[in-house]
Amino acid sequence: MQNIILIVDDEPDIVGLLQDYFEINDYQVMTAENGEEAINKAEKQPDLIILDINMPDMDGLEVCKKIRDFIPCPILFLTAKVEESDKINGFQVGGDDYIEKPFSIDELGARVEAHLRRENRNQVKTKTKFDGNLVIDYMERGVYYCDEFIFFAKKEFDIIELLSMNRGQVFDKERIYEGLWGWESEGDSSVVVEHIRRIRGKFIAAGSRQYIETVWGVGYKWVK
Amino acid sequence: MQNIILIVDDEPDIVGLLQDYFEINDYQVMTAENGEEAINKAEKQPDLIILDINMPDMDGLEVCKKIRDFIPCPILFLTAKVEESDKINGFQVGGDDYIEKPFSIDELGARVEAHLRRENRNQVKTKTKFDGNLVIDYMERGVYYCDEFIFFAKKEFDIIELLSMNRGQVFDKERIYEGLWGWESEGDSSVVVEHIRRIRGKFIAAGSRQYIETVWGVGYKWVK
DNA sequence: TCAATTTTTTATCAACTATTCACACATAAA
DNA sequence: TTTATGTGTGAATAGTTGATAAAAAATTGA
Repeated sequence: MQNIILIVDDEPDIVGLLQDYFEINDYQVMTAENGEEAINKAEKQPDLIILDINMPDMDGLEVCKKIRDFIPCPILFLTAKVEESDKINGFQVGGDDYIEKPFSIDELGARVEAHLRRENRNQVKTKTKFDGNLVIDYMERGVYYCDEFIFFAKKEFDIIELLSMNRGQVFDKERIYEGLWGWESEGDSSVVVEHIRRIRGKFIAAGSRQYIETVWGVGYKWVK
Repeated sequence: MQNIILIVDDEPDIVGLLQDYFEINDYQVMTAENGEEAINKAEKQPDLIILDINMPDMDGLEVCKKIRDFIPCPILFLTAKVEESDKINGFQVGGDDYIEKPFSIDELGARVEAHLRRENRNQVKTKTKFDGNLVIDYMERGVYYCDEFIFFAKKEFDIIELLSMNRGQVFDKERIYEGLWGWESEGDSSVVVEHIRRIRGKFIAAGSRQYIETVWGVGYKWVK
């Protein structure tokens, strides 16, 4: 899933430059041009914050102090100051990195990536991404198409889970039925067909392509 | 608890300098003077590694590549190289920071501290803010909505704690019951349902939105 | 092209699950 | 003990989902 970055700087030029760079590199970007705005936007819990220190009214260090208790994500300071004591100060208020202006944008990008990589390593992964747009989170039992949540009922999600975790593999209707209803269930496997229909309907409603393919005379499979 | 740092550099002077500095600052220090030794010591799972890039035989990048899969701790590169591409390379092989020689030892210390702080933060959270208005303080076992304290009884808070610390993740009623009442408890997991109802009632009374969602046929989850 | 077969759609109703409520019991404070 | 508060139970109600059958559409093979 796309990472969300909050960029805070009072110079619109820099904000614009960074926004373009990160959007091109497939991040979702929020921006703020002063401390107060930054605090408001930070409450949306972005995945990472790039924070300029020199700003009128409330400076970056101040902002960091105020949000640190609630906002656990990495905070990278951006600054023209070169005094060593400033840097150390930056780390002390809870910052995670400190980059001097003028900076290389590629280095900034690499540092951002390194911090996010570390965050992800620290949590268990339960999500799988299919073809760029579809994300299935098995722990959350949630399906997202282009970051939009698509609701699936219990049995519907169960089927999606079974098929998507074995993408490409063909399941005949009896196998799906037995897998989810249990062997001794008496019912007819035509229920499966009905659920597949409902699943497809929801994908259409969400504007998505279809991920479940019919294998004529056999059953269904998750596209590969 | 004392953190263990592994310092790797082929220049004994630098190793000595860093070792003294970090030992004075209450770290436990391991050292290595070449790549092979570094890999051996890294297997002891230090809390952080400072790794020189320019070394004979096996350079720091090489070392990092080899250990990255097994050693999850932060790795800080230390180097005289100033080429931007080298830096980015350092991040790509799995490094977490990149410091140029000559470096300020206090800045290095601050960066080390920042990385370790982050590792720890990822383990225990004491307070979390949800969507701007709701604050849960796990140490205090308190819940605040718009700075107003909402009282929750023991079991109620236990449930809130379990769900909110794993926001987005779906828990079925048995899992909640076993998690909070214990496996051998005989009771019915329908108590959980009753507590959820009471929690919701208190959120309504406080004028708050609901944070616990029902997942039909499965259980409950904290909103994401 | 047509008939046989398989899949998809539609509509309906039964079965299931969650919520609510009233009350009983347990525990801690006064 | 009395009182208040927290916790657990079961039954009634409301709401959602799942199963079924029958009709429509699509696919296949001759």
